[in-house]
Amino acid sequence: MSYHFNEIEAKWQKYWADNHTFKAENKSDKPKYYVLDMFPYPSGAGLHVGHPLGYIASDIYARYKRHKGFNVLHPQGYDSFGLPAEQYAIQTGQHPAITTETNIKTYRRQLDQIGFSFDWSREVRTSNPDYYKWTQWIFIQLFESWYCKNHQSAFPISELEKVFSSEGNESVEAVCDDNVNVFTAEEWNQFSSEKKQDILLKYRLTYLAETEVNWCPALGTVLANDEIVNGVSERGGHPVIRKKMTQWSMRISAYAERLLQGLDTIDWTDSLKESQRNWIGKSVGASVTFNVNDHDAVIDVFTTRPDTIYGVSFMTLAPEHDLVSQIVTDEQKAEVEAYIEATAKRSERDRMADVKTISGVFTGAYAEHPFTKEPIPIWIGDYVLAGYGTGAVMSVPCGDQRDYDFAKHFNIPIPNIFEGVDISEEAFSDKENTIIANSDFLNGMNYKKATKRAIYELEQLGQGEGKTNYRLRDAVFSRQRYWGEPFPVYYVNGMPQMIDLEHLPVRLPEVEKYLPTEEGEPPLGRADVWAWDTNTNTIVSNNLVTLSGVEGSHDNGIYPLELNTMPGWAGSSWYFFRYMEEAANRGEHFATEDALKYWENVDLYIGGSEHATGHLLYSRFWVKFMHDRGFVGVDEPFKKLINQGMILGTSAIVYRVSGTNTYVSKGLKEGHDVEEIRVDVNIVNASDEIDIEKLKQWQPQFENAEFILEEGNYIVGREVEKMSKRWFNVVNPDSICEQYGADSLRLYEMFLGPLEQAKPWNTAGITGVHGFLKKLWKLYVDDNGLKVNDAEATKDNLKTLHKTIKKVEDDIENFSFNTSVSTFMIAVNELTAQKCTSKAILEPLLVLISPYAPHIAEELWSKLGHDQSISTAPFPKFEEKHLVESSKNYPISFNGKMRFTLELPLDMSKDDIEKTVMAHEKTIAQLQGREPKKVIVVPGKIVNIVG
RNA sequence: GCUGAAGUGGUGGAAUUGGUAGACACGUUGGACUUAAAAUCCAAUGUCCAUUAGGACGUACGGGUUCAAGUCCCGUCUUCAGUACCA
Repeated sequence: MSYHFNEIEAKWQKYWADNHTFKAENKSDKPKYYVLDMFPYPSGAGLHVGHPLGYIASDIYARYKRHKGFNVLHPQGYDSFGLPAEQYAIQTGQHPAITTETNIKTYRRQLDQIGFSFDWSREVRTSNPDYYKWTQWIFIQLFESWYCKNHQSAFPISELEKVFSSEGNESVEAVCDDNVNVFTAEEWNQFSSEKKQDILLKYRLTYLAETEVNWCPALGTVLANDEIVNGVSERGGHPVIRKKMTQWSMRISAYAERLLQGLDTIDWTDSLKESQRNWIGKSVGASVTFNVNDHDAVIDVFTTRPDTIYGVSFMTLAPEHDLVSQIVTDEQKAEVEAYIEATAKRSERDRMADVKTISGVFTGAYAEHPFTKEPIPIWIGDYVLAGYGTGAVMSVPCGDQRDYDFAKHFNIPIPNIFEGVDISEEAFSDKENTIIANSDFLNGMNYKKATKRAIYELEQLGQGEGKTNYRLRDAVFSRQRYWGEPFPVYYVNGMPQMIDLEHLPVRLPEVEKYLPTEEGEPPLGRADVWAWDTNTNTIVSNNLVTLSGVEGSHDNGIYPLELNTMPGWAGSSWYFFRYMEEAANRGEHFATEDALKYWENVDLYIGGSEHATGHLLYSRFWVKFMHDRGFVGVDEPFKKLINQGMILGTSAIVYRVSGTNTYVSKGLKEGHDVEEIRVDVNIVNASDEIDIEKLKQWQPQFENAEFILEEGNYIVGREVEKMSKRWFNVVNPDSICEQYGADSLRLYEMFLGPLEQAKPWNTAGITGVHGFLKKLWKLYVDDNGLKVNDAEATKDNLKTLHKTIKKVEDDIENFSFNTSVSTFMIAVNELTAQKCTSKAILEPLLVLISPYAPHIAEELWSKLGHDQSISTAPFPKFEEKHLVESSKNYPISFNGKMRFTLELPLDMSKDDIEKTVMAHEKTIAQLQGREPKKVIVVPGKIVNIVG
């Protein structure tokens, strides 16, 4: 009986599905454990071998935890809204829902054939109306909430209204827009309801705001910064303009400090936490207000170095700063305008890339130093960014290198305010070893003291205060796309109104085309049936909307719906809660309280590091918000997080002799002028030899090509790069499963190397793990059937088993899956050599292997006479006693270099070891009569002879 | 520039608290079985010197600490990832 993996794997996959083997229970006596993968976007290309890496790792862990007696939740679903389906729809007219459905089918088939222990009964799809109903609901909750700085928590907006009507807004410490005016309770109560709504919008956690976007009229869409190259669109090269659009924003900045603090409570890698810290970008300092001479204007700046206030010799504004046009003098006007125009032409990216060039223009205006009252020239320069802080800086050339370079370049004085420091060559930015000088009341102080004092003095003047600044901006939440969640929002006189929960979901309308309208409205602008009837609470035809406010028209209660859709991260910011509820109970809640209480949050989350500052930050934000409002009990979504490394492709390259249709093999290409052409890796074997017949069929350009071979073969060149269709280096798991089986694929992906490390895919080694599975099979079964019997386990058998138990358990706990595969190989090699047939050994061994290679484990388990799945068999218990040795093979080293080994009893005393070793003939030979200076004996470890 | 991770045979990688560097595989070479191939099995395989015995060198590079360093410390270089004129 040989190892027919295809039959075995199909059999057990069917068994698991039929018996709901991996269905998690919401009520259990076992402790819970929640293992989650980042759910995939179902793209048309299907899975490649890189995708399953993280899934295999989490599956091993989930299966291990089941063996360890946990009630494990290990679900899977699809992040099924997204751009590729929409773009495909634009090209073909095919509805994205249909493409998505087809793609999901492919994904499911591919996932199933790898034998994952997912509980599919809890599947989630973000594009499913039953799901996005609750995404819409969370959006409404954000709209109905404000953030109180005093309590560091979100509260219902209705409570804020109560405060406004009883005491106005002066005492309210809220995170809100900057332009909120102070009003009293009386004033509030007399405001029109429109005015009240307008004010409340400035406090809501999601709000409408004018945002600058990159608008490409030719493509009719908004582009992200990285879709623009040299001021034109990457795709098509069309001009891009900055355009203000009214968009929904999320007040994530309210949570900046908690998002930062929360990082200390979770078990993530340092690099990931560091990424989030950088993204949040906290800096502590002060805001300082400078009066502008001869103008009724002030310049606010943020500085981390208020202690250097006496070193200010000029100010710099971003060219886009609002004040520039107001304060520029007539003499400087032409120059300033030319400069602004020149910078506007350069894209943000160009400006960032070109750090070396120093440019700027004097505005002709002066500000007044808050203490010395001296005039300070005001410059504009593009090294100051409009988007950070206030878009203006107080320039201290002696303490900041950029200010220093700017001052040198334009011959602006560089006053030195540091004691005993030479600033003739560069700025002195070391704040730890600073003594302030030439600074009046700050003289002689260090950074800490001077900072405190400067802030105090500024406060006395009313020209500044201590301030903490965050880089984290509020997140724009509107997208001009079709294939995303519609907002549950309609507009009455331009004011947004929320649709009640009972009328959700607001379903995506049908449109004829998935492009923006000719007027530049989002695709939903093409929908004919896209208005909200407040009388019936249904979506009705747009024609029924009356133009309210226009004289002669009457308000019939039918209003236009929002045309934008939500961004990709909306649905993925809370999906982990949805899995907690069993599908049957999902109707009334996004998840019931019991389910949320039982599963709490994700114990282990595995996914790619590309989500470090997107999904992982937004999810934390939404969870903190939901926690504040009492919808969930936890404050962080993911307790432990692991990033799997990317699996890279190994592209294959053929060399075409320039200007011909002749291809020269890699080894012979020297001397030829060649072009590198990437070809399909699937027609190249592990020895880099290409199948020329297949190549000719692959693309017509090779059909009549000539090939210059070396030793009868055409050898390709190799290049390791990202797995991508355009490099023809994508390897699909299907063919691996077919050829070697899912268990081989699972073992091999783990065996490739450490989980978190990026590594190139190379099928060469897969025969190794496949051979291992065959050997494992042969340990249990031969031509006559099952070999396993009740023979008593030998000492060696037990030693091998328990060594393996210990190592594998440690490895899984440390996510070191590659080394446990080696451990299995060693165990099987040893047991084969020992001719072990003992059930007492081979049965527990199967449980150890089952998380990694579940199909073969189930098959052999049932052959051993079990009628239940191996998946919940208890994990074997490690017993130290089987590893206790009586002797140790001591390495004997001379001056640290190991020369020979010596078997000695472990209970031998230090002195006896030394005596025995020193008397040994090899020792005498090594020393050649020399007297050792010192002999180090570490019992149980090593002997080192010095001299 | 900054932040983080890493650099070990022909290749992927192992060495968890400083204690026999190269586990386990792949590849290569030789052999067995076979008409042949596949499969399987056995042996060798860091580099260099040496017939052998054995020796020298060796974990990116240069220093250091230690009886002992891939591992700890200082400096340098390289690669990858993220981020960037952050005031």
